[in-house]
Amino acid sequence: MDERYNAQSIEKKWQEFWDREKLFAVKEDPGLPKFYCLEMFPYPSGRIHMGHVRNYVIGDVITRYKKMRGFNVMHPMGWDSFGMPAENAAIKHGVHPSKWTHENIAYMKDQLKKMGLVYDWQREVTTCSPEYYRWNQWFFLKMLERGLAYKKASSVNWCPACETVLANEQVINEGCWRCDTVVVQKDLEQWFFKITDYAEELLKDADTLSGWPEKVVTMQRNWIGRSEGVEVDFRVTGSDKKLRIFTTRQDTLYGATFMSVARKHPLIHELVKDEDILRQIRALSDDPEEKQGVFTGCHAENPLTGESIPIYAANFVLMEYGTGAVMAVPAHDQRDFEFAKKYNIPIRIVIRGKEHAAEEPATMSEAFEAYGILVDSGPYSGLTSEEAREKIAGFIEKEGLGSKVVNYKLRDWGISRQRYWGTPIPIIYCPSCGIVPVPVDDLPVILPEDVHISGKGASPLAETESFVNIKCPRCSADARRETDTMDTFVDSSWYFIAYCLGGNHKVNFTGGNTSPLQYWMPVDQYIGGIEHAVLHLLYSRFFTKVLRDLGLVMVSEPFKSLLTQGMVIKDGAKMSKSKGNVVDPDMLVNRYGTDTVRIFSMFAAPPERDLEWSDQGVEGALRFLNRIWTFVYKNHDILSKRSGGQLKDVSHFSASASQLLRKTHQTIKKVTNSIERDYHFNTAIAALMELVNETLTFNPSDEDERDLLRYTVRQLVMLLSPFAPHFSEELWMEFGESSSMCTEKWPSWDDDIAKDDEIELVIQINGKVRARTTIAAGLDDETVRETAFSDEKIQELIKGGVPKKVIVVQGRLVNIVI
RNA sequence: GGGCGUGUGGCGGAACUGGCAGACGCGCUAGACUUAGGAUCUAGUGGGGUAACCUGUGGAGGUUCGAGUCCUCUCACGCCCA
Repeated sequence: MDERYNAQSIEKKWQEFWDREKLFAVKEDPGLPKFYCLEMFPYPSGRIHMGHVRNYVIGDVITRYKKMRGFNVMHPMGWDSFGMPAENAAIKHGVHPSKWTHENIAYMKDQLKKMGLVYDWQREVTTCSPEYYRWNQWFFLKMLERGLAYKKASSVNWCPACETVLANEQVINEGCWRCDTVVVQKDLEQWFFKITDYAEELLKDADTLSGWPEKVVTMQRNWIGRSEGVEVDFRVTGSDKKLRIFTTRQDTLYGATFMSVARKHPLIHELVKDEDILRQIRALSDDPEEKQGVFTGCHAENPLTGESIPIYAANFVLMEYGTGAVMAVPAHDQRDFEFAKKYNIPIRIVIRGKEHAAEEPATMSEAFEAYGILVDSGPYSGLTSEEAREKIAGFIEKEGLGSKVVNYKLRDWGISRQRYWGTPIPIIYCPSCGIVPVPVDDLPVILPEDVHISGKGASPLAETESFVNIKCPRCSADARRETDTMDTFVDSSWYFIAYCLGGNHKVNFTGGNTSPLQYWMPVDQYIGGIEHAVLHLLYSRFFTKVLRDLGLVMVSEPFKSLLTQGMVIKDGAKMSKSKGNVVDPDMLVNRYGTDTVRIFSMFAAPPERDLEWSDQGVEGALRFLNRIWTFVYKNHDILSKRSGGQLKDVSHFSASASQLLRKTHQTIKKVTNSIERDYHFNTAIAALMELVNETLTFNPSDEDERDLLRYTVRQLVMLLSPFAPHFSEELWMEFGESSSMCTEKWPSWDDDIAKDDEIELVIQINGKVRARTTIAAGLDDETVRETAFSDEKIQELIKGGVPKKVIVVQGRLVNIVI
């Protein structure tokens, strides 16, 4: 054994060993309880960053721990490898996205291995490979068959200079991220997934996600945004047309003094003939903060009052939400209030707060949006808002003026991207047959490699004639392929299912065996950043439900438990190149060894909180390992002697030996509970440090006590192994063990041994600590009470008076109230 | 503006169902060893006070024998939605 701990040579050795022995390659085994541990797979941007390190070490610790607990643990890894940065690299450096991506994957995979992360690499998935994305295409066709995929016109962000569509995240301060040109909205035909069909189930099943942070579940609920209301028809005056509106506040119907419709509402073009008005409507601001509107010249009739009110086109009403038209009640909706003030439209109060003084429209400074009591509302006056909502909705339905509806904020998922580096959408446009799906047997539609990527004009695919031109599969006429590719969120919506089936090369939903899905799904522990709280996690839930309905998986929810880890920050700010506070994982691993980095990452903060990186803290983690190493080195003779870690006779143990034995059991309990309860590895490591501190000062006096030392250090190394696996394997070997630490059984403790036999009794007077004394554990209340009163200092303070009350808390304290 | 979350030493953070606030680590101070120390070891370390003692978990109230923990109000910061 070397005198000094040399992380580099040890780590290399054990990484090769785990790789060679395939200790973490797993198969379905119905005889063993399974555990599916998953971290969000990375985009292969070039190098691993500290956020990845933290995320993956958490998963690795859980994996190693669960394996020692006897679970059949699947821990896979892959690459979310379609996406914009690859195209940017192509535009900037002229390197093909495929080459760039695969080089990055090779480098990053090596980095992951050097961090001692153990994955079942046989299950690796790479989403940009045809074996993987063919199933994106297959799901698309299945969804098309079921009416869950459809095409419609929708507005997109368009950069007039680059002549290309931009994703929302490419629009920065309303400008193009590449050239700063102001982005405009443009209508394009796009493909959508009908996630709204599952809105109700996604909402309802959110209640079952008990292993998720409440915050994330709430965000999903809000995103789905269910609301109950009514759709009501307002007759357009002097026309047979009806304007259908959606409202949740039918109790304010009597206060409607105008109507607002979206600029793109079809009725505008049917009713408004005046070119001047149409021009003004087109000129409305895109900024919804600035409430703007144009009177259309038309009126509509309030179905409850028969009153005629003006119709405005307004920039803050969206065609995409509800019916694209709203009734406007300035007294009870802040936006309508501001709008009415601006355009001098009457304000009519129809709801009064219970204790509000009667306000007048002229003096109102803001809308009264709360529920209250109805006034000036015909037969409904005097009712509460709640009662009126029910009654008015009932009346509207009965009279055929409209109906009760449930509305969702959730929109269908637009998946078309006018980009190259993504999954081709398997559709063919034929002049005579129209939209024709690519026959399943022709999948995958391969993304051509030989394309010119300029970042200008249409998608590179559209300019690649060999790709675009195709014969119609139905009539063999000359046809064109769809040239849009899929949103990369499609790739990540089912990758966790691909792992179960054995990774890229083995995924097969048609002829293959999907029974491994029944064994492995759902994911038992999912770990990743909270930034995916809505998008990725909602899409994955949606996909899982679709796959269930296709008969492929049995579960309705993909992720049983979710851990959202905090950011890694430095000097109080998120690490970023511009701030110059980036820490390079390669440098850290080369300098300290990965075990030190792992220990510090897990010790510095609980996983869900932000982690403040500290170079000095890393030194402390190294010091901790060094202390153990040096101790084992100095006591090598004692520790390597085979006694199986068994204790023979503990009856004559010295006080310090008894204490060390107790501490060992307490530590096993503490570490196990810290991991089991909430993965608070920081307190687990703190407990190990305490045990080390006690072990280092222990001097065994005979062979039985040397057995104890062997026992304690062995337990310690096992408990440490998920956090510092290479280090632990090496010491385990130095103890003369031949098997790998990874296949050892997690230590167990005995509550009787862990129990303290003495406690320090705190004696309080009126809640303030006045004395402390050591007593035997488990004494009855009366004895404890007598002990407290017999204390000299306490007697002096009481001075023979009679206490009003005495509280005895078992094993802790006595409080005397005088 | 609405919703959620977080406030504990110089710093990162502990504290199970209300019961010794500050575990563990970093930093700092002193000492030992040393040619040297940015290595290692030992001791100390919330604040005030020579001391007994007082005080202390963002702030103000409250419940309780007892509050970091429960309740009300309030301030600051963070995130999400407007």
